[in-house]
Amino acid sequence: MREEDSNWFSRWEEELPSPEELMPFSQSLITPDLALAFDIRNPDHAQLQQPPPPSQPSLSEFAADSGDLGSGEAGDEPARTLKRPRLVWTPQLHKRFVDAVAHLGIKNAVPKTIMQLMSVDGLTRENVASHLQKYRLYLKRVQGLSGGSGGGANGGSGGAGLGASADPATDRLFASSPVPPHFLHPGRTNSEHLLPSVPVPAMQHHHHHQQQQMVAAAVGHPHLQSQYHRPQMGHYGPSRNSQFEHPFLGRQTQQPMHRIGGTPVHNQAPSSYVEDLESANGNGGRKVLTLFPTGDD
DNA sequence: GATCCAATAT
DNA sequence: AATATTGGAT
Repeated sequence: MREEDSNWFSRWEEELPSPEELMPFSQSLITPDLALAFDIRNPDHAQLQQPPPPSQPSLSEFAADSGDLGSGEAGDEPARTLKRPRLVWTPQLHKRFVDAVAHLGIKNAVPKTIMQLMSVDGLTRENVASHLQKYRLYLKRVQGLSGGSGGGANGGSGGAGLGASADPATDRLFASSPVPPHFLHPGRTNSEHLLPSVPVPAMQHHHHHQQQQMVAAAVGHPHLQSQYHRPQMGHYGPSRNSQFEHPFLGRQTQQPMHRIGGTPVHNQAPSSYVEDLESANGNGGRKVLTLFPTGDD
């Protein structure tokens, strides 16, 4: 069984989110309104945010922007004293979360660290803490179901493993991403890896507009709007365990910045990015949203 | 004082 | 049900 551990681990490593993969994710989390409000027109963002290709499927459909009930308060109030809209954990965001936890190792996987690794702008420690709490419960449940200690980690893809036990309705979100075995049995720290996190722009929806693409993390509907950013600089100082350190994990806070230097931001075809979101159970073809259209769809 | 975590509230 | 907020413990 140890061997298996190493095995899957290797696999895991290979599947680690590469910068390229992480990139696509970063798009749409921010609404144009917000961007404008903050004067953030980072060239990079500009490109990423408004992909020329008309293929702009109605992300709005699943854009968790759920409701922008038309409150109509088109306000303009400064982003002060505004409440953050509820964060919606999409499969993509969750994936990022799981990856972060996996890389950190159960021991170091605490909200703050996870948040830093995820490097999603706008994500708060509380957001992560809350999600983590639930995720832990999920792991326990799965562990319990595992019962015989047989395989354990199956994900939604296999389609069979634990599907039988719990209700299908069981955390479909969690089922969308594989659960690393060590999660199930503590005791192993894990190696130090770099998760080159590309600065991920934010999330949080703010207002409604016509077709917007916000997918990854969307936000519920706040009565108010707009919100802001908080300066939380990330500093990595694992004072306890030595070894893992990220040279550049600083989340890109607001800073207008101008890095048009010679960085050919070539986001080569983001490709379809459709990863393992499958898990179609016999319920009717549950399809997890397709990631961003990235152009070919 | 910061942050974790479990409980509790919305 | 999912996420946020609170409160006690480290």
